[in-house]
Amino acid sequence: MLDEEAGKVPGVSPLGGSRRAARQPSIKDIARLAHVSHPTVSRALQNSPLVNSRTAERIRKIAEQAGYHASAVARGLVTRHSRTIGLVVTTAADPFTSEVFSGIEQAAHDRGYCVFLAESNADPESERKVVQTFAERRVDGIIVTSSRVGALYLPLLSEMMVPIVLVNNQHPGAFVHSVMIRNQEGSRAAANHLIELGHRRIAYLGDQTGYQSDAERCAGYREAQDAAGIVFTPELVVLGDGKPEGGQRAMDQLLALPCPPTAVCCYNDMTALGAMLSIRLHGLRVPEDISVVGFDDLFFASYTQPPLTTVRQPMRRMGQLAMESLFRLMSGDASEIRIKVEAELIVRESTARVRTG
Amino acid sequence: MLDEEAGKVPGVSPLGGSRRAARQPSIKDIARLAHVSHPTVSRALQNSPLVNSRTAERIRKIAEQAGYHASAVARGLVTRHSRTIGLVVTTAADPFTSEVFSGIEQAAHDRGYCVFLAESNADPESERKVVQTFAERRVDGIIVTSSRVGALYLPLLSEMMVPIVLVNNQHPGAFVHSVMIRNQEGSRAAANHLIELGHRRIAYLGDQTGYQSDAERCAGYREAQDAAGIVFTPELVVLGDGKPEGGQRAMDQLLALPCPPTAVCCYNDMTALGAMLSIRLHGLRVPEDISVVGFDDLFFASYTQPPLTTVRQPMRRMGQLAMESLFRLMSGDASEIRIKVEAELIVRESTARVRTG
DNA sequence: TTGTAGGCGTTATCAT
DNA sequence: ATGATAACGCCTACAA
Repeated sequence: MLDEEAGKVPGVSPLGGSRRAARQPSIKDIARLAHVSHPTVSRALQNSPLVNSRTAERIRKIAEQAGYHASAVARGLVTRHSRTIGLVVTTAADPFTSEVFSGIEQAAHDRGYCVFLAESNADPESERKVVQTFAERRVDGIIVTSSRVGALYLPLLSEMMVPIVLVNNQHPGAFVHSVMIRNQEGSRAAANHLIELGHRRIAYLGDQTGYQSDAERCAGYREAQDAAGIVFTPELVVLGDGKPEGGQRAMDQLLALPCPPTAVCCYNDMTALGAMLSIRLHGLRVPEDISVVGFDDLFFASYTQPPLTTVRQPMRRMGQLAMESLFRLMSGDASEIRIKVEAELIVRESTARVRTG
Repeated sequence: MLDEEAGKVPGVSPLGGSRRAARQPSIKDIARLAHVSHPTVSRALQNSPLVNSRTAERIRKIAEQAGYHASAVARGLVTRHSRTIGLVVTTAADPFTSEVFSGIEQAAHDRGYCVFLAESNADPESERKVVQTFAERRVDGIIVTSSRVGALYLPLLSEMMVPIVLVNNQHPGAFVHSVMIRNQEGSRAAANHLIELGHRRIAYLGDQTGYQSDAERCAGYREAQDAAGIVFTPELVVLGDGKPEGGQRAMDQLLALPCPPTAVCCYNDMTALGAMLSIRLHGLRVPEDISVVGFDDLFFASYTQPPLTTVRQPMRRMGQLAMESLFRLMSGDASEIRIKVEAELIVRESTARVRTG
């Protein structure tokens, strides 16, 4: 034993020779340089009160000079948590998703956590792989946002035994913890706004069926009309895909109707973008001929022509809330978290009083 | 020794009792269940030919049932690589950045890599922390995109001894590997397009100074004018901030000029969004009164009113290229990588022949 | 074809 | 205040 130690004294190629690619220095390298044991180095670097403050300072300086960075992977092995969370999204290339991510990342970063961001592309097989990967990486928690994932990988997810928070997801009922926007109230406010402007023939341009947010927003739209005594017209509800292309196609359908609507509630701002293009291409004007309302209040909503009336979701805030909820759960709090955030109607210039006559 | 082993025979609380929170099963748990040694389990799960295929199959089934997921953190400790890369961005809530990310993520995912996405918020201290974090997490490589980071954390970065690839970054000269758009050529094409439409008084609405992409795009703008014999007018070059707000303010400046431009080259599409709003608010029309060109071809460029003429960057592709380059470097290839991708002028309806008289 | 024995770089638990 | 020692869960020799 003593012989082994002797073989490692400084000067005898402390990093194990030079034929291999240079390694990052380990805690033992620092210990050797500082002539202390590695636990002492560990303590010094964690500002433990159990070390002499002078030696602690000396060790820190040496570690700094050596460019030492404690390995989070080794630490994770013993502490059994990785200070890492996984975020599953359908696609990151989406203004809503990336705002939510930004909120999550900030909250995570503030507490020393790192975020794995993975796309599922709405493909079940890919989703399975993502969750599997997160399981292997031993993430401490998972956030899923804007996914249509339902029962698909729910069992896998629960088997991981880490807390999961959903943001605006389908079937949150099956999971325990979620952050959701008040879809129905927001959509109702939008429809009410149109009704107050005198509109009676209002369309709903939705997302694909089976998506819970879409169902709720459609419900809000219907609720407002019911309250105003407007009879529901099934042909005024059409389906898009949550993107401009789908919005454009669906609006084309509406404009092909014998009696087109005078106003449209869109599932989201992306859809509204396409709807407005369709309206222009048909030689009509927004809002003079048709009023348009979006949902989300993405960054471009103030810059469309005309600026888009929409229902604001506090996206970054929702991301932060999701992350903070996850912290609560990760620290052992077992209580159910179901946060509902308020949606706010933002009136701009894409809505106007209905044309009389 | 034998006593210790004897103490671990099945039936004697294999997971170490039930008073602690349930642990994820380890490779030893599976070995015990399958009545084999843990290396055999390891081999079976890696489809090693060194195991009897029947026992391998049996082991896999048991592992599956037990919900076993090999710990990537333990594996990383011994293999010395984490199959993880770090991506540093200024902010993720940006259409350019999120498209690039999407390309990176796909390429990474295809090869079993996970991506840490971290925001620097253009704050030097935050940038330092991000890199430090990546160092601790032992990422196998780093990609930095659209950051203004210069010499600030370069030393830290190089000390990590992992390959780094820059995407459209400032000062790529200091680093070895990069994926860049041909800024100057793209911008020159945009300016030429305006010149061909008869414009002589063309403005450049840039980003903040000191940003390399901005300098190159401005150079392309000047080059085209020089070639056309148009004398450079300093007051026609104004500064934005890469976002709509800055574009709007800068366009206000241009319109306050005694003799405003008849066309504007914008640093990017976000800037163009603000410029077009400013033009509208001044009671002018695009392109009848002023032609506008953007840069990037973000998703909304086809949906602005009028649709935006712009210079396309293949953003996802650039992300993929960056990731593939990183793979090359991570596998030991030491050759310098400097990829230049072509920019493509996309003519839509925000540009028109200059008004005669 | 399988099992045994080390070691990866930390933290935690004992001693001293 | 510090040091020795043992995990953590996996992989990779090497031995059988």
